[in-house]
Amino acid sequence: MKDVALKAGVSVMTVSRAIQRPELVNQATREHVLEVVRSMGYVPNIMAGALATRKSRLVAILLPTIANSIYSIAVQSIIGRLSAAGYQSLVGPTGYSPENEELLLDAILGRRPDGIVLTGTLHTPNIRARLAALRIPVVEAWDLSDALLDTQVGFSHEKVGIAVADHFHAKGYRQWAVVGIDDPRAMRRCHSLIARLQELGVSQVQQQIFATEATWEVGRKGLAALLDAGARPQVIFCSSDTVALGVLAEAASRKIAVPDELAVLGFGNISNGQFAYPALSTVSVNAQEMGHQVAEALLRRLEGGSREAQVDTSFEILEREST
Amino acid sequence: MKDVALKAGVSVMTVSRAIQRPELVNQATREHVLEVVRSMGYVPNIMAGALATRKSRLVAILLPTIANSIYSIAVQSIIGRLSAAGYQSLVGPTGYSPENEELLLDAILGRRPDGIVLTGTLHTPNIRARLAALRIPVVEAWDLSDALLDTQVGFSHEKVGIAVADHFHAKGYRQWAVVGIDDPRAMRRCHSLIARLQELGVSQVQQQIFATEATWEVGRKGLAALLDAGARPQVIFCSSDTVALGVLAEAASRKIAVPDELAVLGFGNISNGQFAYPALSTVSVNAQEMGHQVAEALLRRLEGGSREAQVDTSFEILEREST
DNA sequence: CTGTTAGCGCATTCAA
DNA sequence: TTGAATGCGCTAACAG
Repeated sequence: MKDVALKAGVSVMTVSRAIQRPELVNQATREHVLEVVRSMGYVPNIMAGALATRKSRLVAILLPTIANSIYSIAVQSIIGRLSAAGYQSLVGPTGYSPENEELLLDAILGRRPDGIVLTGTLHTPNIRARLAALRIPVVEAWDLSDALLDTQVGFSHEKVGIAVADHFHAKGYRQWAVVGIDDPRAMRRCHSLIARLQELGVSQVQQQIFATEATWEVGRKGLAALLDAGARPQVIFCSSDTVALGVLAEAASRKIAVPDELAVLGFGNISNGQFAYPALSTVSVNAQEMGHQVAEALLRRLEGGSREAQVDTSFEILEREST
Repeated sequence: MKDVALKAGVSVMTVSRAIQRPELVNQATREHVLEVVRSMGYVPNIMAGALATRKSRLVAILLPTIANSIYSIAVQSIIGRLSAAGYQSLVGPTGYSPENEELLLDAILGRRPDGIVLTGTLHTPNIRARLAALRIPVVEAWDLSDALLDTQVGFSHEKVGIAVADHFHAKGYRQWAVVGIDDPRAMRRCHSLIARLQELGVSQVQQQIFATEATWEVGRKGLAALLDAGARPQVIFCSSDTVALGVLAEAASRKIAVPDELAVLGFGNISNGQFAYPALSTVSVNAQEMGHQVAEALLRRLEGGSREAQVDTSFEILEREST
């Protein structure tokens, strides 16, 4: 910057202003300075600026993984919106582990982000304490709960379980099974489903829960294990569409007709209300729209808006009817 | 930090050392200082440190979009590896637009990243010049070319086109079509395919290229357009698996048997050598492994290693045979 | 409208 | 092994 100032024959302060607050600089001076900036290929050091202004224009996004469309689509949407507003995004995948989230958060806090997006509402006491003390805008996404840190954008996973139970029970399904991984939010959907079914008089729900990543294999193994154990489910609620695809594959290889003999219900369907896969029913969440809401909520907070408590985003059951 | 120093009864320099280079500090002092750090919940300001050391421990990753598993899986892998090595990742989605890439790069360069990951090898002259002048480690991923900026990790999209042409031509397919979006790398695969087919005596290849995002709809519309125009392809090469799924759906709705009447070939198959979808053939790329290679190459450069030119990662044609 | 002074929070480089 | 002075590159606040 000093070099630019020298070459332009002005002080560094004028260069700084020409770049950051051009309206404060005489037009002729400004044009000249900016021309020099361009010719020298000068790019201001944001970190130095951040140090001086105590605003980093950086946002941290912590989420389990981006190798899963349900998250990556939301993140894409969040980053895009924030980027347009002049914020850059630091992405930290926690791998569903609270300890990891804690370590990552510590590392990221070192960059003094202006705002933070977290996934879910279950955080270690350490994290909650730190965040509360920092008085930094935080948006918790993908979930709603009573213990809100700041702002939450998402939906109730309990409601999903209940809605699924009600919908398919009303259609006459009585033999249920659940297949998936032990993701905390998936488990909440599952437990809520089971509780509701019990109220409806269905007491037996077979479960196949794996402590691995959500891959196709989980679905294959899950259905195989169920059938080999003698279960004959009419409907299977999976923890994600990925898992559901595995169930479909296993069903196909065993010549089980879907959805006629077996209804397979996934979760996610990021394609927003369209069936992305033949034969598969799903609980559809509009990840892109949710990402948008997250970004908007965060931006309002960043611009000094007050806390907004909760934003309830919607979900929808898309059922593949028997043919 | 001053507060910590005060409370611990030492100078700020000792606090700094206790944290960054503990081996330089007397054990008793160190333990005491670190205890105070912990008790106060102090997190060092990385930006200030970066300003002083001129090392940001920040890596920028520019890629078209993360809302596409072929990228998100690679990025997940890159971030994970870099994170373990103490680097944080700034993610910038360019939306396939070179101008956007240029703007984003400028913004990101302001944070003085220690390294950069770019997607593809086609960059504006501006970008090439800037990067060359900065002498900052750059890894170009997902592609190989002759004009290398620094290090490249990827595979030749021309080779993909040739391999596909050879493989399916040898199986007897003569009626070809291509459906997809105008992503530059997809177009290279496509053109290479067509050129090779011409060498093999196939002169007519129907094309349906859309200038939109790679959605399911592209595939549906693409196949519909082909058929409505009277084309009767035996094999369709799609720009991605997502598009291929759309082709499958349209084929299903028209009662066209896949792969018996029509072979559908996608691109991506991130599940690493397994068929993720029934009836779909695909060119399988191991995105996770590629991400790993990208991270390793970048880390070697960050640690002072010399340029390594190119790392050729593999791809594989997975064919769904007729039943 | 422009320049000067001071300091953001840390680490390098000496000296003790 | 520890501390003091200095500067990293920028901007807030004030003076001119």
